[in-house]
Amino acid sequence: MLSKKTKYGIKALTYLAKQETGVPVSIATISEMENISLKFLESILLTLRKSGLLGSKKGKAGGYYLLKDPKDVKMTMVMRVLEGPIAMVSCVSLNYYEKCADCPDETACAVHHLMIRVRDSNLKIYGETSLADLISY
Amino acid sequence: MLSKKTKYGIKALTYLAKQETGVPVSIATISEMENISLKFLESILLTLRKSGLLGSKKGKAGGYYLLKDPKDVKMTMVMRVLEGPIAMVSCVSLNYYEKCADCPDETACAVHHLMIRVRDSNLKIYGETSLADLISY
DNA sequence: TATTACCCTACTAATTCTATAGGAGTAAAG
DNA sequence: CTTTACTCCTATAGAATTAGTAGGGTAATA
Repeated sequence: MLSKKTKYGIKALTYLAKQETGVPVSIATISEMENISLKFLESILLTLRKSGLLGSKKGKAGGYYLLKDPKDVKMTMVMRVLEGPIAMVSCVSLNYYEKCADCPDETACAVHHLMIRVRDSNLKIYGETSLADLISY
Repeated sequence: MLSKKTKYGIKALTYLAKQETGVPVSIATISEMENISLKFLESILLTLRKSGLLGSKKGKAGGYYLLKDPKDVKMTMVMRVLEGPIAMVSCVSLNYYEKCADCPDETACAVHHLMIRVRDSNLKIYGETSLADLISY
């Protein structure tokens, strides 16, 4: 299951992608427009800013804004920041590899092989989908 | 992330798929061979039996066995039983559809569109992979 | 300097995951 | 017919994660 954090994060990002570039939008505005708890959204946007996806402006008329063109924001990046590794088991993770404690031989593990296929297909989708694609509906 | 339950369940199923068909294997044997906590495995196998994937024989020399040919056990079924719906959000689930509370218009929701793609690609993989494929390594 | 809005830490409530406990029931072997 | 070796089933508990809340701090702008 997708976490609410990721779901809300993507909604917020697409909302920002629809705005004029560089114009800050306040947390309160996004919260109202997308029906997201203000405080929860605040922490999500903070995460997105720290990851380099968003910029922010303080004070009156401040808020968050996209740092890149929506075309250049791939869902691979978004998912990794919000949801964590794309792989469903760490033994097939490209960026966060870890050996399974219970598994003596990875190459003989059925789960391993299955999850490599799943990872590759998901990576493909996230890699070829950008924020711009998502707001084109 | 894949739950341990699913991981262990798949390992147990592939272990059974490697045995002579119809010959029961005890929980204890699978537990030792696959390094899975005995009691946890017990509850997993029970789930698999109730779902119709496994049969069991009680008493001495009893145990669990596959009810179908490994070729006919698709991962779609296995994943649904162990991990739950394939869809990452319920608004794109084929079997467990539910409207999102926070989302006024599904067709305009970016998350919805993205998750349909992910669901379809995962369904494809699980649908074309059987237990027989997984033990062929 | 008052206001607006982001920044940050800490905490709590709820849920899910990962088992564990303990016994009841069943079948086969001696 | 009794022992042994299994599955069956319910309940529950500890750990981890998720989801959300509280509250004050800090910077920028008018």
